[in-house]
Parts: sequence; C-alpha cells; structure tokens
Amino acid sequence: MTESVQAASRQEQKGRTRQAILAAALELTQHQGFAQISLRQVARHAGIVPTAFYRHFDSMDELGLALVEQSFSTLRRMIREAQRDPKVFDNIIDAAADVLVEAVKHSKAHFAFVARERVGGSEAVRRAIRHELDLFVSELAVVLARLPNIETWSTEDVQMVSRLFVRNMVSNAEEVVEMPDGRPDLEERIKEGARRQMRLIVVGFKDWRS
Amino acid sequence: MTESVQAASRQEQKGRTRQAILAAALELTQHQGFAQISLRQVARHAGIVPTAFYRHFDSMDELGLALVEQSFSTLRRMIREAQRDPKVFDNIIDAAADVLVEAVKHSKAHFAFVARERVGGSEAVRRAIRHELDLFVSELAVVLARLPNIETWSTEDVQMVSRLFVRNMVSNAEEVVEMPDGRPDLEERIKEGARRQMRLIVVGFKDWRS
DNA sequence: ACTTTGAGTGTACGCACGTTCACTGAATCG
DNA sequence: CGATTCAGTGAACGTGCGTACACTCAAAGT
Repeated sequence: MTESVQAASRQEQKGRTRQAILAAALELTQHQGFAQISLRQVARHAGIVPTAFYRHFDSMDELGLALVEQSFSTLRRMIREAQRDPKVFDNIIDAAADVLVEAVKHSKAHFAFVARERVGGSEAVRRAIRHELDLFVSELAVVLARLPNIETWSTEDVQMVSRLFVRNMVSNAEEVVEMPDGRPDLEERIKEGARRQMRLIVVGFKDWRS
Repeated sequence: MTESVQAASRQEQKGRTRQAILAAALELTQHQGFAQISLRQVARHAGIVPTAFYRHFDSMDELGLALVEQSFSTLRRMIREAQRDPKVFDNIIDAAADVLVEAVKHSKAHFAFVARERVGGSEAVRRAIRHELDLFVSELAVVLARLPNIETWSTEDVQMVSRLFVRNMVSNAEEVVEMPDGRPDLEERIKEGARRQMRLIVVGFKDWRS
C-alpha cells in the first residue's frame, strides 16, 4: 500500500482509498444486505482503520448512496454502448435479452446491490434507486414512442408499457444475480425466458387500443 | 397480561405469546429489514424478556420462516375466497386487479415483509419465499392452461406467461405496499396500471406462436 | 527551508447485542 | 394434595459496534 515506486499524489491516494472502500462495501454486500454490514467491517476489508472511514464518507448511508450512483453510471454506460450496436435495430428483442444478461454478468455485484437495496435498503438508498429507475422508464419511453405500432398511443400507455419492460428487466436481472456461477445452461434459459416475455408483450402492441 | 378473568390454559397462553412475537416482528419489519431487527427488540415489543423468546423459536431465522409461512397462508386464503366470486369468470383481469389491491391493503404488513425479504432477507428466508412463489406460478399455470387461447400452448409457454403474471403481481404488490395511507387516487392508479398490463399481455395471447 | 494540511493511526468510551444459567410460581398431572 | 412441568424472569458474560479524541508524518503550499 505504501511502497509504490512512484510517489502517489495526495488526492490520487485518497481516490484510491475511496475506491477501496466502495469495492469493499460492494463485496460484503454480496452475501448480506447493505444495512447489516458495519462500518468496521468495511474498513477492515478496505485495509484501513475504522476512523479513517470518516475521511471519505460522513456515514454508511452516504456510502450507500455513492454505491447507487456508481451502479447506475455503470449500467448507463453499458446501455449507451449497446445502442451503438447495429443489430439492435434488426432485432431489438434478442439484442435486449443479450445485453441484459451480458451487462448483469459483467457487473454482477452492482446489479445485486441494486436489486437487493431497491426494496430492502434504508429509506434514503431506496428512494435514490427508485428515482434512478423512474428516469430509466422515462428514457425507455422516449425510445419506445418511436416504434411503428406505438407512435399513435397516448403518453400514459407508452409510460405503462415502458414500466412493464423495466420491471421485467429488473426481475430478470434479479434472476441472473441469483444464478450460480458456471451454469451457462441456466443463463441461456433466463435469456430465452426474457426473450419470450418481451416478444409476448410486443405481439400485444399491434392490437392494443387505449 | 396475567389478570385475565378466565384462567388461560397453558397452551392457550403460549400460543398467544407466540402470536405476540410474530406480530411484534411483523410490525418492526415495516420500518427496517427483518435481518436488522434484533431478538431483544422483538422481545421488548412483544412484552417479554429476551430469554423467553427461546421458548418459542430457536433463532431469529426460525421466526423469519414462521413469518413467511404466515404471510403465504394469508395470501392463499384470500385467493381461494376470491375464486368463489362469480365475477372472476366474467372479467378475470379487472377482478384480479381488484383482488390484488384489496388483498395487499388488507394485510399490508405481510406483503411488505414478503416483498422485502424476497430479495433482502437471509438465505433461508429467501429460499422459502422463492419456493412459495414458484408454487404460485405452477398453480396459476394450471388455471391459465384452461383459458381459450392458451389450451394449445406448450407447457413451457404457459409456465412462462404464468411467471410473467406472478412477477407483475409481486411488483404491483410492492407498489401498493409503498403507497402512503389515505391516498385512494394512487390506489386507483396502481389498479388501473395493473389492469392495463394484464390486458396487454392477454391481447398478445391470441397471436402467440411458440 | 519552513509551515500547514489532512489521510490514516491507536486508544478508549459507552451501548446493544445474543446467549448462559439458575430461578420462580402457576397450571397440569398422578 | 403433593410432584412435575415449563413459560417467563433477571442477572451476568463476552463481543462488536459507532464515534470521540489526540496523535503522526509525508505531501503540498509558501
């Protein structure tokens, strides 16, 4: 920690410790809820003394909010990247299912944190996650509103179907999170399930009236 | 507690204390996760001394499992009653939305517990809830399989759509749980949303091919 | 070259926790 | 009616917790 050859500037080092705290909390959160991990556990895992924690966060609650932010910025980046992929336009459903499973697999820890704390966390953390997810629903609604069968729908209906998609995304993410490692068969199963669910919803689009 | 006019038989009294413990835990769980309430808190709320807790449950984990059981038996009873209502056959969607909101409102605490601990609870509690929900999916699949457009579907497809329904039921239940009291407008909004979602899915039924 | 700053240290505190143990006294049993 | 059972008591323990406070000592600022 202290024997780096290049002298670490003060703020570089601080940033690194901050990341260590976030990583420690994220790892501990995989096996128990965020609310039941202690400041001292986090500090121990991050390789610092308990009191040093306060140099970075005023409280565990603030650490939780920082984790929410980190998780969603990861997710947003992935979706932005996925939107550049041309195959999204050809087959939006299969692409979405792929992206979902891949994204969750890639940063399982963040998804697990969000899935868990969305309902089980402290008031503040729960509100933050809820807010981020609401943003997501609105963003998706904008995309959906441009699809062929939907452009004539009312705003409310589009929001509703957007919620339906996000909701199922969350549920599927939960499933992937709980999936044991090294079971590609289960993964494919979840992906196929997600695909079917989305197709079923989409099939309903063209016969929908108010 | 001790001045009841009629002498309480020993097991009656024990049962009453057990219920007091369950009720205490359920109430405490409304404002924080089950994993972060302590044996001593529960005992205090139930009006007994901490050590007396062990006369009823070996551990907090067993208490949690008992709460899962209690919650689902409540839910099952409600659904069984609802199935007797003739209007279910006329308009299964509106009836389902009504039943959902009413059931959750009636025993909000149990639903809140399940919604929360389904993802945030201890390993054992989570597994128990997951198992109960899986049972639900299978039961619903049997009902769905008899519907007009569905009778020709593969078993897998029926299971999938059943999961879709249960999943959305859980999500809607979560929303009702988080709903502040005395806001019938919000309640109607959620009910309407649930109705639309189900209709959308059902509309997709008749154009579905494997 | 000096002072200042501030990330990380180490000790110490009071508190709530789970669990142990020996107990009490009323309901139940023979 | 005496003996037994057992739900609930109350004191005591060891532990981990959050946080306070005074500290060190190298990088950053002058």
